[in-house]
Amino acid sequence: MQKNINKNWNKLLPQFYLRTNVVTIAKDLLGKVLVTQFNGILTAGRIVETEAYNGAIDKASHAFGNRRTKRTEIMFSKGGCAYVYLCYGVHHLFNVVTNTENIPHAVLIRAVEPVTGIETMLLRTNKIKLDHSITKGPGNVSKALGISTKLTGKSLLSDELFIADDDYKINKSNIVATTRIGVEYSGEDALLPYRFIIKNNPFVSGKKNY
DNA sequence: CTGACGATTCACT
DNA sequence: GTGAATCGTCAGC
Repeated sequence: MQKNINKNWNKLLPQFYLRTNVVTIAKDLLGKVLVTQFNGILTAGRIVETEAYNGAIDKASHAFGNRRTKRTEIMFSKGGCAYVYLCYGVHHLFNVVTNTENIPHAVLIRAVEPVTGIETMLLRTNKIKLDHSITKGPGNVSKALGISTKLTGKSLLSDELFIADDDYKINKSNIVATTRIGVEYSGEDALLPYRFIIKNNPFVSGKKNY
């Protein structure tokens, strides 16, 4: 029936991404829907786990100290595009670039809950049946939604890749802030409460689910 | 040009 | 709990 293909998505607009507080944006992204549509094949998941990377002053960020390289260059562009990079030679990690030009803020999407296109997600992840692991963890999110490093720099206002608000409301008491995962190398910045999760959601990665 | 390594995941002990 | 997979990126020579 493909009833969702032509759905009128309410895409998040530039003013959402251009805001200056990346931590607030990371929190606001919880409950929004990450959508990909390639060759008419649509998949979407509700964001349930994010991490903020606070640019130049955040030791955990690739752009710490305003480090500009070919890879990080995209983080210095205007908010509202994708930063996708390859981790461990295996996993494509999807980030949302925020803030204005020359300020390299980004939000890592660590987990979503499948909304649309579950059959496609199963095919992409070589799974037989649906379970919580399909979109748990940043590498799995990209795999299920078909996101790869080819999409780095892509506008989130495009029709192939975007984030939408479908009026789903989250009770603030169900949002929990924790420390980020896998950034132990960043000293005291590893202790910052820059990871946001939806309490008790089974798709959230890591052991602690609160 | 070379070598070390990572915002991870999964199979296996 | 431990270790392998696997390759683009980046610093250093």
